[in-house]
Amino acid sequence: MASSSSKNSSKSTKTPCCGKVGLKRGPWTPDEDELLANYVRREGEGRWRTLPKRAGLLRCGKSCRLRWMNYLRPSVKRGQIAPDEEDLILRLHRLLGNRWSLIAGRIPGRTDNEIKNYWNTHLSKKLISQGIDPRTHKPLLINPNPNEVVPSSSSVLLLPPPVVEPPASTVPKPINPNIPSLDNSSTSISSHEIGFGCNNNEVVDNKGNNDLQYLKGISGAALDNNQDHNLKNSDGLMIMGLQNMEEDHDIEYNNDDIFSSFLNSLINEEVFVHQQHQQPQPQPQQQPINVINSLPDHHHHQYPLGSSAQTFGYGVIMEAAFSSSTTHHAFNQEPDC
DNA sequence: AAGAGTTGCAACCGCATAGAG
DNA sequence: CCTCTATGCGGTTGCAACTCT
Repeated sequence: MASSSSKNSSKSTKTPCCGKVGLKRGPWTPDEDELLANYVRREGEGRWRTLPKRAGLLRCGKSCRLRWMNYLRPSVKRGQIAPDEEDLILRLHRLLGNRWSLIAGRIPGRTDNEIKNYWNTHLSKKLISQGIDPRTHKPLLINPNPNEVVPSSSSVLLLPPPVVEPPASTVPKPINPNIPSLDNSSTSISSHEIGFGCNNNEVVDNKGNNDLQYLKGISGAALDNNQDHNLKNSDGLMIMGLQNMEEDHDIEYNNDDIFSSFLNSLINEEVFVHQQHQQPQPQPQQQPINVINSLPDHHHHQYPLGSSAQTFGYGVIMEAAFSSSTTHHAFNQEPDC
């Protein structure tokens, strides 16, 4: 930990937030909180840039927004992270990596900042103490001889392998020029090229891309282009009959709904597998708990959950398909490709 | 008791992206 | 298209509280 003197020196070299001098920084006072909360309740969120002036605050808009989002919003839940929330964070992180906002969007009342802090201060250490690499969710390999090539440990993993996190600079955003447009050109990737690797829950296309945002972009583009809306697993089996969507009424569902359903199915799958592991003698009629679909969507910028898989037919198809394919691999514990 | 070291979390920063003009 | 502005995100820092020596 850096000494306070070094902190102060580093602080002094930073430019003030928003480049404006004379604005207050640091911890918020109760008076400031009240001013901000009252104003946002009265006028609503948004226009953060001009909000401080209108609300009579000597803060930059960014700071106001952050304070509201992370602390003052009525929906923000304070207090200890519950064990089930912790479990959900762990599973979401394994699927999504450091997409704190995405993770927070699935945990009602928790903010991305809170989850990020909880991860960095608790969960990552917890995983390390269990011999698990918090970044990859794979067992930590202690190699006494760094020159020796360590063989892949995937075959002995108790946990499904994580979604490998590409470097931050290469992670495509939901709308990204790097995402193939899925037009009819031969160079673009088509939706039927998306497969699901034989590793449980690992989302990969046939070109080796396994980023969820990327997949979301692909699936969305596929929908936009009325193409072959079928996804195949790695064995070439059709596992998702998205063409039904075309025949469904009123295709106003946005791609986020599809992604949400997809993500939910992955999480539910994990819950299901987890339950099966905890209960060696499976209960009849046991169903995966739909942890996510019941959650309110308090992050409007996240992928909304309003259209649950139960509501929309193709969501059910997705969930069923994913469950059948991935559960098979999960139980067999053998990434056989 | 006191100083040093550590922890946890609020807050900040820089950058990327969307959308308006 | 291009530029500008607003917003959102993830990484990082600052510092109070706590623990250790």
